[in-house]
Amino acid sequence: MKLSTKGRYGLRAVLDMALNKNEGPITLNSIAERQGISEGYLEQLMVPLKRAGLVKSVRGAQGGYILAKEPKNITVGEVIRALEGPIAPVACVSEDYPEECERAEGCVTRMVWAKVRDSIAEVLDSFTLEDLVQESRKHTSQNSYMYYI
Amino acid sequence: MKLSTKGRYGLRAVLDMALNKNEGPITLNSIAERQGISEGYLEQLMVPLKRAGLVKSVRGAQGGYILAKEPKNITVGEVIRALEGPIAPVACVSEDYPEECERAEGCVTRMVWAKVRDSIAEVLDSFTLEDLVQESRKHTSQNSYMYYI
DNA sequence: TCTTATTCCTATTAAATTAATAGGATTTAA
DNA sequence: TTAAATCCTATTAATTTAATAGGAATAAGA
Repeated sequence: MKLSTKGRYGLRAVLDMALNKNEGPITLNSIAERQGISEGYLEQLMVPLKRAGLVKSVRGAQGGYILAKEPKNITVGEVIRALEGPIAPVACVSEDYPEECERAEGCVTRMVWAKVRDSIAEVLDSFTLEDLVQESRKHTSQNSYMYYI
Repeated sequence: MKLSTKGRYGLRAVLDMALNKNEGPITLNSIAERQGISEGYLEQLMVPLKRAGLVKSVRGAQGGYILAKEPKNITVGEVIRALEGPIAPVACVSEDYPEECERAEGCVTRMVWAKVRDSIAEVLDSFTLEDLVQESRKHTSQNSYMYYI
């Protein structure tokens, strides 16, 4: 019942980008340094984030990554789904294509998993990056290099 | 963000026991057959369930397993915690010993994970085995060998 | 007492997933 | 032209999951 580092690191990365969104394209190198995450691994996380339309890349020197939308229009749920796939405590209640098992009809435990799925989704969809930025500003000055995320 | 088969199979196993609780000790062999789960694997699941005080074993011929408490006094949350460990979408908000990371103080994303944890726990703790038995009875006659779990 | 059915216990293993690492190709600002 | 960056593909190490195997201990019943 754990989130993998894809979701955890990826959320920290986009939050880092939200906090630095006035600096132009952010290099993975700088995110990696601030967040203590391997740059190569971050690179892999950017692929699904781009595909989901959450970040955009700028190639070449002085390039990097920027958010494709305003932080207030990106929810934590979108980020997590882009990186971890549809929310699904078990495959048979996946948000997109539930894998019906032969016991599905009248399945009792499935009802529990569906409620778990909905409660997770509700929490994740209730936070935007902007909410997290606001929260972050409470704890650290805007120019601090420490962001506590 | 997936439950492993430990939790899924384990819950089905104890629900099977709740549905058959008037039959005396239930053998793993019979659960394995009804549920389509490897008997050897079920055996491993019984160890933490016993340790958590949810099931009791009866050794020897005619032995098997029985629930250690009434179905109405066993929640899905207890079963899942026994098998999967404390609820914790990420380690730093684990229900028992959260692993503080050096960024914990003022950490913003951690707040999100804590809410996810609480919402999962709330759902799991809101169902008892008795609730699931009741639900199951709606779908199948008491004597049917098919339980749809 | 013997047989059989069962849990108990330990070790091993196959498969899948996670979390990187490596090396070079491509692009673009300066 | 150079340097800084993303892009792309492949490989790998570590961990976890999901079993499988083989036998020891226990107890009911013939």
